[in-house]
Amino acid sequence: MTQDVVRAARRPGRPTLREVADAAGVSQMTASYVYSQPDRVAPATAARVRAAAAKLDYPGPHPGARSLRRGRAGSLGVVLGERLTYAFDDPQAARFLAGVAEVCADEEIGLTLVPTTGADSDVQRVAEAVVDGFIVWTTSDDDPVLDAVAARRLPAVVQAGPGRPGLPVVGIDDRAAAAAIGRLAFVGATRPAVLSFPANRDRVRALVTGPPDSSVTYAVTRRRWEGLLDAWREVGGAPGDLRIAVCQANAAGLGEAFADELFRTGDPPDAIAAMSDELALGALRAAGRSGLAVPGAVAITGWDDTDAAAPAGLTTLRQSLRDQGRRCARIALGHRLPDGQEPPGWEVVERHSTR
Amino acid sequence: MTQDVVRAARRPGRPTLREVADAAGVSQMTASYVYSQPDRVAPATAARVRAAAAKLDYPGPHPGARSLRRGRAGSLGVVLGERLTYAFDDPQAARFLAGVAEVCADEEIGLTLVPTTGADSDVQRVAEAVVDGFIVWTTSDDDPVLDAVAARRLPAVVQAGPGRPGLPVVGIDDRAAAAAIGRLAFVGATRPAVLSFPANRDRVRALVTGPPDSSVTYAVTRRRWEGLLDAWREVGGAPGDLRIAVCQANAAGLGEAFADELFRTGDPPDAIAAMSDELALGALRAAGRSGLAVPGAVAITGWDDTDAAAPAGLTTLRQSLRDQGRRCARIALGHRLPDGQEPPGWEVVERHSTR
DNA sequence: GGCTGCCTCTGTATCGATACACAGCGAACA
DNA sequence: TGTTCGCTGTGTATCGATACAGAGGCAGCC
Repeated sequence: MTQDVVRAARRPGRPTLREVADAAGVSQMTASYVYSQPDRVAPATAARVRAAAAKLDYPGPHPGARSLRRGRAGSLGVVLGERLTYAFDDPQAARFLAGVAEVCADEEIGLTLVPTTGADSDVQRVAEAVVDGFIVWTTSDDDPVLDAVAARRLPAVVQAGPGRPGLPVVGIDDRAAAAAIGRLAFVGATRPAVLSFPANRDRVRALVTGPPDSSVTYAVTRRRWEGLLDAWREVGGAPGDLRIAVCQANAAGLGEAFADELFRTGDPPDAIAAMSDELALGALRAAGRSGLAVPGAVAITGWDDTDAAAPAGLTTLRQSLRDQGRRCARIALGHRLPDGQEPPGWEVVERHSTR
Repeated sequence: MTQDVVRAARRPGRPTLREVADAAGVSQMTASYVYSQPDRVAPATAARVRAAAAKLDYPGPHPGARSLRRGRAGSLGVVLGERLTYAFDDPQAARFLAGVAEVCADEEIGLTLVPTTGADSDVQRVAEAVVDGFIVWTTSDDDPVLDAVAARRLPAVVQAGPGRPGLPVVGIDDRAAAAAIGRLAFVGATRPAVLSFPANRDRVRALVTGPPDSSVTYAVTRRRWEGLLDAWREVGGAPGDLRIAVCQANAAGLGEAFADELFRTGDPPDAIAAMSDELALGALRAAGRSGLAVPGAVAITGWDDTDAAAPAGLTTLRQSLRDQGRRCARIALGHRLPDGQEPPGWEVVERHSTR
């Protein structure tokens, strides 16, 4: 009794199940069952417990304690390479997350976004996240967060790479897909260019040529770059003639600005393959402003076939990031995927922005 | 591979701190300090513990257990009225979340999105979320999730309402703001219309007139609706003449379709006040397609002053959802806001889409 | 009457860590 | 030389719940 008083005094904040049980005159287990397995308790008893809980203003079983005892956190962790705020600025990430969220809603579990800032503390936060599994959104080869995820020994999956032993990867064959769309973009061109995602976590804007060097650590960027170069070679071009405009982020405005700059040089591109529809739409706007006909003066291709691509008549590479999000979620929840499931698909969608 | 992952999830054999301590020949507390307060342990001892941990493949202190004992979850809960997937489709929600994420990253804590589907189980998930506080993104007055959040007795805040005793609200005075932007939209008009957010959680498309009735349970929708009606009355209009086109969601495509429809009636609007820039941009496109000059034939206003508003010359109402996200996060983390902080601000930005 | 089986309810042992108070010990200090 | 202090390491209690096994009571059945 005195004990109880002391306990209550020590924690003015929140009544516990034990106090509810005492107040209702039942054992703690009975009170627990009222919440977790109501059918197991006689209705009259349950009512008494609920009344006691109401009187004490008991907010229900402590989720943390429950999760510890049950051995599952009830949440899926999503790690977004670099700053978390990018997740909401980047439409591709948003589409992917929507797919993840769909599965989480179905499974009635939460979705924990692990904030990353690019600093060392990211590793710490991955280590401390209360989750049952991890999904890593496409990041760089050297991202220490990948090792931190692997160290947790939870089910985990990486979207679009990079790989790590024990970490499955979900994604399309970006190099092959890039080669396919690149052929459409570059055929008949003499001054082709690429609007590229950032090369690495430094996100430096740059205009370069040639194959990706070791500083290109984003797996997706590297593979698409290689695939587009493959395409350019296939149509008979010299690698050194393909300009790669590396943007700081995936945003229409950045693509527009870089395309503008290219169009104003003495050597304006007559073909632009963009790594996303956003960048491509920026390029379309820039072309419009420069009075360049598309595809007459310049061919432009995108990537993803987002909602905005069809109205714009954009030739693009269709993949479903939402579907990939769903797949990743299932894997990270430890579900076995249906046997023999096809890998995520892609297809070239030809519209009116290419010759 | 998948099989292995599943086994790892069940973790029959995850080593514990106790086993690490035994293997290193130290007490459990010493091992614990190696992780939580490394300075408290002699370097040689710490090295021995770390070696033992490495040998046992110990993934670090169990986050759930740590959080239970420490009394903090290390994560902030965000509840989005209705389906979680909307969060990533709705640009306004995304901007708000970016602000929340910013604070979370600074504070080194996680961001748990609580999936909601509109079903009863939502309440359950709110009750079980392992979080230190809640942010509720604008929802309907009758949303049971609000009560579930209040019942958790954690720091909590609602963006833009509706209010509940004990739940602070962060947001602007939507009615006053709507009246201000409405005046610009409606002055000189005779056939005004509003492109509105959904009225309630049923999200039914509708075309109505008059003040919001009790079925309009989204607080933001209701207040902007009232404010726009205020404006229409102020410029001398009869309430029955203001058509309210209620869209199913906040998306440019939906606004465009509804505006198209209105323009094709025998009575096309000569002024459209939209509740978001997205809807307004849709209306601009529809006007362009119908060959209606803006603002000559039809005046159009938006809301939020998003990045797309300025290039489109859209007159709009500027507010910073990102800033509001930051404020909400601080409140939900239990921080006291600076004394005498101004409420979130707004201002009318006049461009070229109004007369 | 004796046995079986179901329905309720209870006691005990954890889940995996950290807070706290204290013990041992050599160094610094007066 | 005695005392104080800081550095390390340890034992115990606890965070708040649930799993599991089992105990009574009572009805149904032979």
